[in-house]
Amino acid sequence: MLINANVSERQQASPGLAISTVIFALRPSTGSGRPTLWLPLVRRVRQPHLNMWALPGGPLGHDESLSDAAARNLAETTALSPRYLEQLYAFGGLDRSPGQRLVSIVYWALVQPDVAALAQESENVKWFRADDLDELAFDHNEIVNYALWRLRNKMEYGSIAYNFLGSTFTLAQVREVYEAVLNRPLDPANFRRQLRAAVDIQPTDMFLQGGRHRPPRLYRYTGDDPAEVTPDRICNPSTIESEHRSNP
Amino acid sequence: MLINANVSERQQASPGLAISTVIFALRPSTGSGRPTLWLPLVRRVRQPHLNMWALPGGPLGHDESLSDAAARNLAETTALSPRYLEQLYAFGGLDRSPGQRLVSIVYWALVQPDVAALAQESENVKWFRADDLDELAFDHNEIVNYALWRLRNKMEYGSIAYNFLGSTFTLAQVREVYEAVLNRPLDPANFRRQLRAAVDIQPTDMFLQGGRHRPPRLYRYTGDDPAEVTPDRICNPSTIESEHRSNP
DNA sequence: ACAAAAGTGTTTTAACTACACCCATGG
DNA sequence: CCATGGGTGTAGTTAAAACACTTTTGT
Repeated sequence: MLINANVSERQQASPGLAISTVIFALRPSTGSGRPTLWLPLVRRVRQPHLNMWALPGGPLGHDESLSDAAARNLAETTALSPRYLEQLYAFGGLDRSPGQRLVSIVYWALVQPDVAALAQESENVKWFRADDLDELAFDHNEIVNYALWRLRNKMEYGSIAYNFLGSTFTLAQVREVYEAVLNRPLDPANFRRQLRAAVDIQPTDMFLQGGRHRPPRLYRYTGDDPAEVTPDRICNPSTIESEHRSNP
Repeated sequence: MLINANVSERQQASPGLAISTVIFALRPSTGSGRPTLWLPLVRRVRQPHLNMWALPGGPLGHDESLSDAAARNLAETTALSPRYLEQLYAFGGLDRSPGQRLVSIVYWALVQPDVAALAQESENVKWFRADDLDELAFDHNEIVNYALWRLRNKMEYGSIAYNFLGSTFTLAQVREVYEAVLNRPLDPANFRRQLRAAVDIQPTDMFLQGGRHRPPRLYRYTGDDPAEVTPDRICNPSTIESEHRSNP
């Protein structure tokens, strides 16, 4: 047992602390070729839950911020850097981890995987479809479900879809992102109008060539690209967008 | 220094962990008598930030969940139990606390103060108006600002206003809550219609007597009273309400 | 009777839905 | 020329805002 003498406010007596990250990316589904939601998991190489799949994560370094640790999770498992990163929730139930008490601060990230990143797969790192996951280690199923809910919720009012895409994109590609995440078809005509009504997207004078039909115009996202979302960003002057909907 | 030998995944090397709680209540303002937003703060009785006002908080007990600790913060400083309790954010910046690295998981609560609770004030516990706070200890100004933003944001789509009120209330009282929190007047006619359109509120056959004018009908909140809001509550079947708006 | 809040009705505006229709390109 | 997705127009529906109006009480 640890004995902490003379420690002010005895915070050192607290349970262990870890940072985990739910990483979302869009990949063409093996069947239809349409984009679908995927996330990378890592295989447990020790007890508890040896050999089960789990979210990338680990202890918080003394010299890194919470989001730094999350970005490190991401870099270590996928060699990608986050296009979007936001804190999800702190999970601290008593029975999350057999044996030891553990509090996990979980982030969620959107990335745009390139070929190199996908080749990163190995025996202990693998991408899964976000929709039908097997049983994961710890309470990670619950965590992923909540992250999925947040992603879908945020997709409905925020401008995060662009983080799945490159610097230029067609409106149909944006719609594909929405349809993949929300799992429902959207009216192309109305969707286009809603996007164009949004301020932070601008047409370029380029068109996507090589398609089978009329070449669609390419657009560019002009809002600032917030890689990381923090409370001060949320309630401060510049970002005039009015947050999330749907807690009970 | 601590020496941790043979500790799996070395989470014990992590920074200290504390739970703090932003507690909101409505009190009649000293001037106009209209309700305004208040919150209780505690005076620091040790370094750092000795004598400055701070959010109620403390270390997480080994045998309590995160929300248990938050409810304990609340009980210890105000002797009240939460009508509404939700996790706000985990703050973990490197320089939050001079000297030692500290991660704070912050909750926010709504309570309905009774006379006994307000008498609870002492040399080291005091209620302040949420709008004009002096400089607080640590990063607690930033935390309160974010909590305020969340409260206001959630007030605009969710059904949390009732947690400031008793079991029966007039529609005008609900409007006063909204006006106090959002700091802007609302049209009584339209506000009434919006409330009555909401499912979770039902008229009683009672009227509030003793007013200076026509006695208004009393209503009752019939939605379930979720004292605590957790991720599984949010994304699960029963609660069909569609979350928050406005992250960047 | 009058003041003031409780409560109702009506008009206008904005936003979204559904869907018909035209346009441009590869085959 | 035709199939197909890109892109535009338009009518119907719904929700909210603005505000005039009636009702009911205490004084």
